[in-house]
Amino acid sequence: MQTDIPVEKTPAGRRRKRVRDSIIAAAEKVFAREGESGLSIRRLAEEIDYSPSAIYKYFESKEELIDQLKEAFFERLMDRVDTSSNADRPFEDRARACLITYVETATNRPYHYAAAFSSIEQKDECTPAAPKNWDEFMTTNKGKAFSVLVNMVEEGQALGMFDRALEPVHAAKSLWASLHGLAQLVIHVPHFERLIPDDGSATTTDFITFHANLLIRGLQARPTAEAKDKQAGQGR
Amino acid sequence: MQTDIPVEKTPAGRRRKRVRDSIIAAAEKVFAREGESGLSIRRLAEEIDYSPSAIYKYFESKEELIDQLKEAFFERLMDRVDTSSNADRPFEDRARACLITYVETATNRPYHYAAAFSSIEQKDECTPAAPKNWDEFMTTNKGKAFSVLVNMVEEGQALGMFDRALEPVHAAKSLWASLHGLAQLVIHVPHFERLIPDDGSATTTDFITFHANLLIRGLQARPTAEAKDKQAGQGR
DNA sequence: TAGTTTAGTGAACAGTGTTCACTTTTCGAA
DNA sequence: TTCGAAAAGTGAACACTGTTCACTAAACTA
Repeated sequence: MQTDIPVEKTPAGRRRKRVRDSIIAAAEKVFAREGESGLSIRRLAEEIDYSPSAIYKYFESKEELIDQLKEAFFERLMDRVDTSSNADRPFEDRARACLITYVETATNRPYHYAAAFSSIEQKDECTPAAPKNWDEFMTTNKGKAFSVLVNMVEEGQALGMFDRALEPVHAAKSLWASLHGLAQLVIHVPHFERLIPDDGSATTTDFITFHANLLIRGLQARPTAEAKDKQAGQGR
Repeated sequence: MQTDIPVEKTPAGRRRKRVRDSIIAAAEKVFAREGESGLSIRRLAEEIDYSPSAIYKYFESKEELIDQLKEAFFERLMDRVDTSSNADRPFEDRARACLITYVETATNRPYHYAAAFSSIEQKDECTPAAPKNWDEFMTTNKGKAFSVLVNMVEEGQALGMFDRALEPVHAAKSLWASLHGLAQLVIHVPHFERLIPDDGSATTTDFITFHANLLIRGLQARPTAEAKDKQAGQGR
């Protein structure tokens, strides 16, 4: 039986954990380089010198294995974004750094990030593992990374730097979408960073910074024309 | 031989086109409902009452077939966005409609849109079909849809509504990323639209509008503090 | 009508994830 | 220490997948 509850105190438990970790390590190695398509159970088995069927004593399916890689990745992402947002710097710097860190961490492990958003939503109640409501979502590492964004928006509003008319969760979702989109384009569109008419000296980092600045601009409170702004920010 | 050059005047050519179209139609039908994973050559062959190997007389590979579906989808996307941006309405309305149309068209055909961004960039000169430079990219339907955004930014700047300090192509790329990200999240994150703490009455359309408004806000020219704005918009 | 090109086929190849009956090893209790 | 149960590990098989290739049947050209 695959007991996810840690029973690692007994020698057998330790041995089991070692094998399990070696599977994950091997999977991580090939997945980071070649992604889901390069990772086959048989290849994995060969790499760790076991038979293919042995792997099924440790993981229910290939999908479960990959899910673990993804979850571990999002833990890392969450950690890094959280660290950025807690640095000892002025708010605007932290905010910018936070956004930039998200995109850079995502693009540094393209296969992980891409795979994490590769399954499609089925409308008629299907995927039993998918978080259905707010609370469930917030317990995942994906959700925790998102909550960092929400906190950031709220802090900016408290400081009077961001428009208080914006609903924080809505604004954070919008931010998330914008960051996610940039990460995906960098990952999936060949040479996205140099997709400009003239030169080719532009780096990905430069553009990520540009994007982050533009996003922050959109959130910033405006000194004038308040009524119009409120309407614009409210979303119909 | 698969001649892509139209030779549809001869009876044989017409017949060939009919079969080819029936393959595409069948593929489109199952792909729209179940995506790439549900579409197998054998199933397709059964649907059109041919043998599996017959399909290879019309398409070099499954990938080429799917590429055609994607390209057709992007033509539709481009058309709709273009129409939105050319409507006879005030600029800001057109701009907003343009952004909203992009996301809605994308999310209406989730498998098409998701599949169009599912291959990963390989850094060391690989995929021979991928457009490498600006000019090549601009000939694809993806590129044409993008150029609509560039034009929109430029028009807004000419009208004095958008900040002239922003490089139009950069701003358009940023917009593209933000729209793309929202589309992807709606497609891939279950119940993204109702991912809010309290209620559940929010619709996807509402949020798309909110997002579009926020993006436009970021582009808008600011009356005051010009020096600071320029710096913020320039990207480092 | 003869000959060449094209359309279409069935069987096979090399993969894939997964299952299952089976053997071997491990480990706790009598 | 020995015995029996539980766990670890295996090899062969199943049902798929995309793709190829020698082959036949039809269609068009000269």
